[in-house]
Amino acid sequence: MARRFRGESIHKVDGKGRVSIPAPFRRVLEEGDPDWTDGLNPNMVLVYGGKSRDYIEGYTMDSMDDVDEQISALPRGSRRRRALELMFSGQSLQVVVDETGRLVLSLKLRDKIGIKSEAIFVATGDTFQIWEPSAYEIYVETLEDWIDGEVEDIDPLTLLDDTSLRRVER
Amino acid sequence: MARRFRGESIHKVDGKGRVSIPAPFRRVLEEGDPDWTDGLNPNMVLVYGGKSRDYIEGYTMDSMDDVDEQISALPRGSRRRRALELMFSGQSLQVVVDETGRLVLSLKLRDKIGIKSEAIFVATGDTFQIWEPSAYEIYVETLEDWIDGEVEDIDPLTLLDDTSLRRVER
DNA sequence: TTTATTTCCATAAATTCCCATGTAATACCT
DNA sequence: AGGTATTACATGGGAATTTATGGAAATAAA
Repeated sequence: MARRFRGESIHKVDGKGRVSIPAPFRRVLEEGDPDWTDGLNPNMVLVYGGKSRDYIEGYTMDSMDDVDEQISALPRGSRRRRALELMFSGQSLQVVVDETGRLVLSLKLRDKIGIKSEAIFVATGDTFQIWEPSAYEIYVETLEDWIDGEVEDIDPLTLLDDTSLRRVER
Repeated sequence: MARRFRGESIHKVDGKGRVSIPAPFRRVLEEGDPDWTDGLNPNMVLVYGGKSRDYIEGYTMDSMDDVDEQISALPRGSRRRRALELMFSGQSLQVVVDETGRLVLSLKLRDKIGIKSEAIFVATGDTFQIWEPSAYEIYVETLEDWIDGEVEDIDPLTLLDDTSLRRVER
């Protein structure tokens, strides 16, 4: 299994939209870019599609290749395939991490998710998400409330086990 | 079954957040890291999530891989999966044990569980926990009280058997 | 020729690396 | 068995690097 993104951290976004990528994430991006070699800056892909999604998703080149492959396995012209193409080809862009470990979020992108002066980077395994911090907080609270409601035990790890749920969700 | 963590011990935390990992724990971390070979320093994962959890949990690479695998088996985007991703990807970080057997707890982590100048490492089988010593003491007392109240026998080993409980909990 | 986008340079704070020391644990020797 | 050498541990200090962030100059685009 490839190295995974882990952790979350808040970073300043300046007037030009520049924002530092958390250093540990950069290591993962480097490993996940087949063209990357020491000294170079890794490529990556930002996906900003999904009308109601309030975050931008970051992919390594490798994991984006996986997604692309899965999409091309779908029947050409099918609705599903078209929808996915819109999202992952149309509403995405390949960027290069800059010399100082930052990437630039254009005004358009910042507006889409409501980012003003700060952004929070959150790992989700083989991708990461970029949120406006207070929007993320609300999202986390919602999730935590759900956990409190569903899980009998103290430890969320029991979520891995069906028997710990008050009622089985899926 | 892989080698398990055993025992508990207290260690100093210096101004930079450096703290020695109990030597026996290091052996387990080494065995649990597929990339580790003699002479190298093992990787491991710290999980610090869970709003009300007052400890940090340490995982070997192997046991964290297990968890990750179970999570990726859940439906993408499901609440359960999101909750678990939040906890195990978002609120965790991969670290490397340093040359002298220490790891670094950032200020953020220390604050979360209230660690100042000391930390206690407690084995819990295939993971271990890091607590602020006095918080841990309180926790232990609570648990011991529970045992006194719930269990008829003197020997906690009877907890392995449901019939030993005054009322069945689960 | 005004606005937006890159490049390049600068710096404070945080993090990592390297080296040092006291002490405990273990091995070795006679 | 007693004493000594050797290794492993826990912990500390300071130097060297890396990060995160800002500003100005150089380019490109509208």
